[in-house]
Amino acid sequence: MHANSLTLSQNPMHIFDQNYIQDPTQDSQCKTTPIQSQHNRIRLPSLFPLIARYRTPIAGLARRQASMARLSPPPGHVPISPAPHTEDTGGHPSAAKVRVPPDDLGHRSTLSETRGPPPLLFNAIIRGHSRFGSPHSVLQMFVQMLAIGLAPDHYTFPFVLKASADIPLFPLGQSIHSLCLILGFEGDRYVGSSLINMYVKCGDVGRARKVFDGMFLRDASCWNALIDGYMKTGDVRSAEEVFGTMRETERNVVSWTAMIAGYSQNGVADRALGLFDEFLMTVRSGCDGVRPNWMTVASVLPACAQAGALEQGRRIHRYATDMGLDRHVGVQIALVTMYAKCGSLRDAHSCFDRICIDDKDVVAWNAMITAYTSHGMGTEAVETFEDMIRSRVAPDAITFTSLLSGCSHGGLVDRGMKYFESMKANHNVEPRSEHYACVVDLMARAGRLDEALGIIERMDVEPGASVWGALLSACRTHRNLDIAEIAAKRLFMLEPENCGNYALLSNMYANVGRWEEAKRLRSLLKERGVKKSPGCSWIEINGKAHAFFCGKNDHPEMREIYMFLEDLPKRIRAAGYVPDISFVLHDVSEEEKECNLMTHSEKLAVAFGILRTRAGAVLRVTKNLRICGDCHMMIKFVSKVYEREIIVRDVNRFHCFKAGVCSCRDYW
DNA sequence: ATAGGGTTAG
Repeated sequence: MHANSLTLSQNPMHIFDQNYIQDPTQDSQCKTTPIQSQHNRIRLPSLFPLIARYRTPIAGLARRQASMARLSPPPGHVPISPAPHTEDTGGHPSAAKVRVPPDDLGHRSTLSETRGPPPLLFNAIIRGHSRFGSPHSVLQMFVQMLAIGLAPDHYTFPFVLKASADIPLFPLGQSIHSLCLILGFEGDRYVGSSLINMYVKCGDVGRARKVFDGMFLRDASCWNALIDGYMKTGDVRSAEEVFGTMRETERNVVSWTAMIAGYSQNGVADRALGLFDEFLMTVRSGCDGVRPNWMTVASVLPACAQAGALEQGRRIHRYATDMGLDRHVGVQIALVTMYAKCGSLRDAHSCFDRICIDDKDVVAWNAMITAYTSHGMGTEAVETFEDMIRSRVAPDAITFTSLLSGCSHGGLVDRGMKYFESMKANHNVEPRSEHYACVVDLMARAGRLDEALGIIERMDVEPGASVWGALLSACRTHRNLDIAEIAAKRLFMLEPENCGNYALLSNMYANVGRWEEAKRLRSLLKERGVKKSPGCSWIEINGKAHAFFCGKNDHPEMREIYMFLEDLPKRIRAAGYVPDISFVLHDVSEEEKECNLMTHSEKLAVAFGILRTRAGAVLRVTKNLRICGDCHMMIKFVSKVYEREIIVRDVNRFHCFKAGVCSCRDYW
């Protein structure tokens, strides 16, 4: 072991925690150190002792020289490296000049003395692994490169950083960063944006920002990587700030797309759509060739899907067709999902059919299976799955969550159980907590609560909140308070902030007249400061969305709506409607309770739709939460009495009300 | 050769 191989504290550039350099007493030979990654255990030869070898006065000198050269190449400076310094790369030190200290066997290796592949060849191999292999294989090659004493250059780092961003393990990325600093590549724009991206993927935007702030030459990639970083952490405002700081000429397609995608993913659908339009405006006014590409379209479509904005979605579909962007499978898949989530299964299916057979990958099939599942069409979901298997596309974990949940909603209990068992056995997909949630849901919905509980007890992975949540929700339907208490107890620990669980159990107590316990839960809810997220529903009429909030009456036509709703119970009671007051949380008198129910946002939206559209028109309502049981019942009667088809999309699925029945067969 | 997209769960 070299005494000088860990001069960390003397290195003015270090921003690293010493702990990340592993056991300095270990020899610097390639040792295998297990690294815990999120899903599987991987074994990588430890990078740390290897990197430590570069941490020497010689290497440090090379770094400083490199830094100087990059900042101000001396007049008449003739680079020794084979590749002349160019403007574009900023003049990097040649790998050949970085001398690496001898390893334990006394081999002193520099490029000139090392026989074997030159770094150029290593870079090519690493690029190949980056493209076609796994992040692990990239790192393996990188380790080999270091092990024979070759110094990576500014071409090597972007791939290696991308690989460590994909893993993503903070200490791994950080130690590679440290090597970047030692070798003097921190100023490179490619390396810089890769570093930003790596820290973002490791979940540390703060460090990403630090790298960004420390760069003197920033190109669009650095800005874009930072925008993406803020969006991924849900910090929409900071992302907006960064985007706003960029000059208009600096923004490229990626900047716009990162913003639009970020809005979509953070549930700000209206801003995603707004920015997309703004983008189109700049295209029309400017002539700099920055225009939406297929990724931009694929990023804005989820916003339409989320908002249930069918008309907007159609408009963007037309735009994509006009621009020739609809031939890309990414756009086609996004279209399937958009149409499905906007309630038009027919359009979803025709988009799916138009995907050419070679392009139908697992994601495409998943989109179609999910489309059927969300519409409660279990049989069709199963058929689509079988088609998928026949066309030899291997299903993944997502395929099975969709398929199983489709079976569950479609009441296909035995079929679902069979698929669950075949997951591991025939398709080599390991069941995870969410798959257990689906089969627990499957059993529990069918009223087989004890069996469902048995499944949970025999699980070989830790049951997550969704597993217990499925059980609790079914307990309500089947009025089993004993098992509900077991499930709720777990849920209160697993997700104390979720108000739905408290509400559900409280209502169940109230239903059987155990008021004290119901009250206790409600005060617990208050005590923990759990906020009920406000119910909101919206309906698109003539391409314009009208939003309604539970209990709020700021809509200009609220008077009319309330008059309609006041009259409604009388009309539909004749058809057999009895309000179910157990869906009200508050402690109020019976009459008041009924009144509270009447302010539910989905009722307001449906009423507005009936009032504002011609007789017989289909109503499409979207709700941010799960539909309330009383509303569900009431809308069934409305569909019968007013002879309307009413499609309500709640947070889980679609409910198509027609002639007094719902497509979910009351499995909601 | 860097950055961006599409599928999921009561």
